[in-house]
Amino acid sequence: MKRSAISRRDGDFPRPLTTVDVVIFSIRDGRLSVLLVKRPTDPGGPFPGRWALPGGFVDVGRDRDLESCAMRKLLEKTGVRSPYLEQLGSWGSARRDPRGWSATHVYFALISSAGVALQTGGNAREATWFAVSGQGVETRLAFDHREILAAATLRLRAKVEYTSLPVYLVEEPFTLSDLQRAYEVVLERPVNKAAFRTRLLSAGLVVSSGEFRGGKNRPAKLFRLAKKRAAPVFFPRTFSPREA
Amino acid sequence: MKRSAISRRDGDFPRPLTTVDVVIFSIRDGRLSVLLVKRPTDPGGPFPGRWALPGGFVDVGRDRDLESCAMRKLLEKTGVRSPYLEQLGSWGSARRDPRGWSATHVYFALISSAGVALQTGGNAREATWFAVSGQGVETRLAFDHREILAAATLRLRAKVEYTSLPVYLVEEPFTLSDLQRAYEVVLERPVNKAAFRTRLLSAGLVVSSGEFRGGKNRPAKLFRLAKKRAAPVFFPRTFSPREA
DNA sequence: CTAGTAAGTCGCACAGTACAACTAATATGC
DNA sequence: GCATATTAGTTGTACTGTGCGACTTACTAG
Repeated sequence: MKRSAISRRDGDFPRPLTTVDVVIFSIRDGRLSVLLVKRPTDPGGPFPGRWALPGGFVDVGRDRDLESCAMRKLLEKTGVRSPYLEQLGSWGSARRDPRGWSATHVYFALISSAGVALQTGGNAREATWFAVSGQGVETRLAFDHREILAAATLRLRAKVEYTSLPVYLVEEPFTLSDLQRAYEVVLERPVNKAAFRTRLLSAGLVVSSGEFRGGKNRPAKLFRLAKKRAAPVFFPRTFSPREA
Repeated sequence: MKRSAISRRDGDFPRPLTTVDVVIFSIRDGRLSVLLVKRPTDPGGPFPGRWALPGGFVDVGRDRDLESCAMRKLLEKTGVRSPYLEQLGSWGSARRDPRGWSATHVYFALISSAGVALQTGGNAREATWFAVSGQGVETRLAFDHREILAAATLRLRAKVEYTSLPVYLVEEPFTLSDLQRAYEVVLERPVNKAAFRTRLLSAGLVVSSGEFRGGKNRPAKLFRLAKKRAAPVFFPRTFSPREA
């Protein structure tokens, strides 16, 4: 009894399963989308054949910390090396995984549509982009991933109201209209053009590259991030259209 | 080889240690304070005698999920049953605990100074309130708790700029001046009285109890939360004093 | 040259806050 | 009783950043 207490204090508790999952957002075909992978179809494991967020067990031999574990999983699935990556939170309970008490550390990533090379051949699991409508996708997901995806979507929308996060969803160089469209795709509502431009330009976040992109109409100025790998900008107010 | 791969897919990875820590904030003697516990002094365990955030291993037999584990630890240390409790994030790496790869899920709680009964006798560890100055306390902490406390303090300050979180730091009933002082204690700067009152009263968050508290000077109206256990209110702007 | 369209600008309205100066209500000292 | 100190609470004006409609600009297609 005494012995067990001492031993427990030293960390000899039954250990929960520890995983990391990544909610990878991007814009595909003008829609906010999330990357999902198909779970193995052999009936041994949990949720065979069901779509799930990419993720898996922490590999204590390879992963220095949780974030590099998330980076590794992102790289394995998409080939992307330096996305915007933010911790979303953790979900842990006795019931979320049929194999036992488990806790997952969830990150969310924003990547532009360019430069993504989905790993689908060989041993890699099938991976596809799903359009996000409302707070989730139309497919049933494994584990509690529906709830996690809803939380990620809410967090993304909330932050897009007052931050520059969508710059990570467009490729450089981009026009202000490109960026505005990214905002509108995530928020699922139109944004006023003049207010949008004032806000972004006065933030000093982007700088004109001096070049223009011509199409059928008036050519548009091209912009880049003023500082590569800079932290996102926080604006002092949310976008909040007047209720008529 | 094949067998090991299958077994690993089923969750047979070496499992990291899984803990939950709670950053418990309150206002003591007019200062933002955090509750710390002293680690056991016997030299077997990590960081003997060092101050640390209250927390410990998830007990897969007792804890339904991470949040109830955090609630349990809060109750064990303070006797408080229904605080404001929010997930802060998770910290996990190979090095943060000398016993091995470990991941901790961190919550932060806000409680009022009343009704706290620190558990200090018997087998319970020594627990004390430490004033928070800047982003931390003046004592050296165990594990990576200094970093975690800094993150919690930053998050708290950031949210106090645009939410009603400090209502959880004062006891009911309270005057608007009480509440304003709580804001000022957390933000470590004065807040304009008129702007503060307009903001809070127009939010409909608090209602007058009809009573007054008299002191040496003009009696002040007493308020209570309009709805018990309501979610915090988000204001459309941050407090942002003009830079002179 | 005209029409169409997307890029980009302008001016004013508006909400919410910043701030200083004001009034109100109590206790205390004389 | 009356001035004084102190805290509670209000008023009026300025200011900032956004909402929004209407405007100008620059290009292509006919």
